[in-house]
Amino acid sequence: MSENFIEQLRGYVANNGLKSSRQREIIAGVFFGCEEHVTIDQLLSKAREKDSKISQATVYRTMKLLSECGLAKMRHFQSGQTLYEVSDGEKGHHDHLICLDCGKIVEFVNAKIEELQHTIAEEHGFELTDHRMELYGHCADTKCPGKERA
Amino acid sequence: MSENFIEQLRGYVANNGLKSSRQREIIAGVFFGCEEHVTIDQLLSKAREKDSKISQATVYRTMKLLSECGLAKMRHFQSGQTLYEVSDGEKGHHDHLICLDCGKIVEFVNAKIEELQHTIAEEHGFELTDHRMELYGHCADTKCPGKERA
DNA sequence: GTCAGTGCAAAGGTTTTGCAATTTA
DNA sequence: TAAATTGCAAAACCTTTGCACTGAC
Repeated sequence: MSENFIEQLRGYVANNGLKSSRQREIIAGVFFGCEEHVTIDQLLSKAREKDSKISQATVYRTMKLLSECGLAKMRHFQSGQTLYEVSDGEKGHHDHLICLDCGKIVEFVNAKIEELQHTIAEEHGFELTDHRMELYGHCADTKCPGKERA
Repeated sequence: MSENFIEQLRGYVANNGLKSSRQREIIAGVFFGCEEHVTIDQLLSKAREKDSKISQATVYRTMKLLSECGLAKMRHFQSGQTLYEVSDGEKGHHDHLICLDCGKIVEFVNAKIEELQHTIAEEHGFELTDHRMELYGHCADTKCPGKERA
């Protein structure tokens, strides 16, 4: 499972003219093993269990990289500290756009909205477990019957 | 409208052994007149139009007070800066937070989400006409039956 | 050999705090 | 007068960056 993420990371690194490093592998390994939101400091101390010389800057740089390649999500809650979360994403976590004319359903995922939903839930003291969001409208498909009206 | 908020603030101040101050009234007045999220710096510069000697520290302290008494909401988005929002929620459109334990429904409004929804619809060539969003989770109410499980 | 990655320390940006002076009740 | 509030500057945070060095390709 964590293996899979590491492979994705390696692929990203290889395909983007980057180089691998021992420190990054350690940090990523630690991160992918985390269940919950983690802070930079938490990652740093866990990483230092495996290599005591890893610097905070490297953790920041690694997490930035993981965010860029979609393997980590950054969250800003009220603490002022950034929390990082493994972005498994594939739990059926998509939302829907529905055309009122032809019934076509488009699935989409939007990290920003997911993030905001968490923020909203938190502000109301909720522990979020699920959500549904549906957007209704008229699609742009020329074959859609709705277009005949226009 | 803004008047109402100011009264609430004064009540809170009076009931909590605090004292009033010209600066705080100015900052609160400016804040309650804001439609959108505002930063400390925006509040500061608007407040300084009325009293050029108001300090940033006072703005921070005032906004902290307003948050504590429920008149302002702090938001931490990706910018790293804290945004403050008047917590009225009376703009008509709202979405729902639903407690899976006690069925409690909390209404909320979020301009950013509304905005993102339009952006997403546009990206997919949809003309948005309506939407629904529901967040499901467990509320923080101690009287909520779900808490017995824990 | 070249260029990305690292560690360190310094710099940046935002928010909080200590303190003397001021203002309110 | 006692206590809260203020402005200022310093301190405290979190995060990013410059630089010389190391390590991967």
